[in-house]
Amino acid sequence: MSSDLTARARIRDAAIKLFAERGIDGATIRDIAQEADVSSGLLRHHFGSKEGLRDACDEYALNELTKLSGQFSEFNTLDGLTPRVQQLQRYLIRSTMDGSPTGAAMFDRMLVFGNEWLATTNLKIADPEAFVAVLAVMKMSLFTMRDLMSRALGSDVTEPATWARMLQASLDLFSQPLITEEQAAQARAALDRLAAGEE
Amino acid sequence: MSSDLTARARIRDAAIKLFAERGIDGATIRDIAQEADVSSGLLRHHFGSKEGLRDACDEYALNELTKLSGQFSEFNTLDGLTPRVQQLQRYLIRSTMDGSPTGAAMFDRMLVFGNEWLATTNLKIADPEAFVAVLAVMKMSLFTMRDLMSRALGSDVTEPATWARMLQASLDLFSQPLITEEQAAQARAALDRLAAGEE
DNA sequence: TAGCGTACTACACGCTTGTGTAGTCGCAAG
DNA sequence: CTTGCGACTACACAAGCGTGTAGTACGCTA
Repeated sequence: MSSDLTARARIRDAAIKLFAERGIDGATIRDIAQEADVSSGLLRHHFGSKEGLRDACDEYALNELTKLSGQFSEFNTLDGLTPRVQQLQRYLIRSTMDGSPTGAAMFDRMLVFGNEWLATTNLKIADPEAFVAVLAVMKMSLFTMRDLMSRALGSDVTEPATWARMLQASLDLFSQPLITEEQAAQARAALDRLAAGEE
Repeated sequence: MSSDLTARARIRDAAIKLFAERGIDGATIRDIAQEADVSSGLLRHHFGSKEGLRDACDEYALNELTKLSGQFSEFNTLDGLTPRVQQLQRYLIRSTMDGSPTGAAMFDRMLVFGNEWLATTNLKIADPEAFVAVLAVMKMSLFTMRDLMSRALGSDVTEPATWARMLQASLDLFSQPLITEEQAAQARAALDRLAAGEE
């Protein structure tokens, strides 16, 4: 399919694919090399080590994402959400969860964007820091839980139609209150008890 | 701390802890044995294999959770959310993401509970299946993204106070609409275009 | 006391992992 | 032609993995 690319680029793409699918530790150098149709030595020749390869993937994914979809992870930029962008996001989030500093930086940026977005609304949030963090984490979960999501929906969420279905549902979720104010107040009270009463 | 337990129980607890922290593949048998202060052979003697240990942990975690907090993962059962329950949930979700059938069964149960809850409300959802799935996944994300969450909030979410802070924020999120109906309609249209127009 | 099963340990095996090393091929410069 | 350099491969190495095996210590029953 993309065998007209440089070997270096093929390795990078294969690594992003397998890292995203199996995690950083789960994808071996030999697997990646085979996926890219090169020897494992060449991988080492180009990227120095597995860590080096991962760093290169992090940087590439972050650059591509910012180039392709601007400040990604916002709902208004849904139109550019091609499978490729999905894969890059999925890789970067996976890398983040496995302790990548680049990924952590991305997360921080998501928090900044979230705060900016919050300022444009007239929502009154008691704890904006926590609010934005929860929101960011929940958005990311749509990528990390891809397998479970596909299972629940009965078809692969990588397909645009299924993906759209999932996003429609998240719109339902964010455009109306799910619990009443009384229920919320009740839960809040229970939480206060929890936070104060227990050691 | 809990060295008065059976060796078998100590191994199980150590496995749940390390599996939750590092993932199934990331936690080695030797690490778990050392954490439980036994030899790695004893682990094999009691559980047969790493897979057997994992199965035992799955079953134990699921039983404990249903025993401790009823149908967990609902907002009204927040009071029983001790650090121990948190850890069990975190383990089970991690095991689920790494392909455990027990975990998948738990996820299915969450979907059933979600549908039942949805029936008690008077929400009109176009695609209940997707809606409930998204909701379930987002709830689970609060456990899977623990590290990022702690990072964003500046203190470990395992602490009850920080955990409560996070849940307060999620109450804010679910008790009011975050986007207006116009914004939602606009996004919906964009999604329809995406689902239909692209191959 | 003898016998036996269970909890438990020490140690070795084979495999896979990331990494290191030596060497081949092709091409551009002198 | 040959020299050099980067792309690329084949192969060996040490370490860590899950697993298998042999053996010890202890408590129960006859």
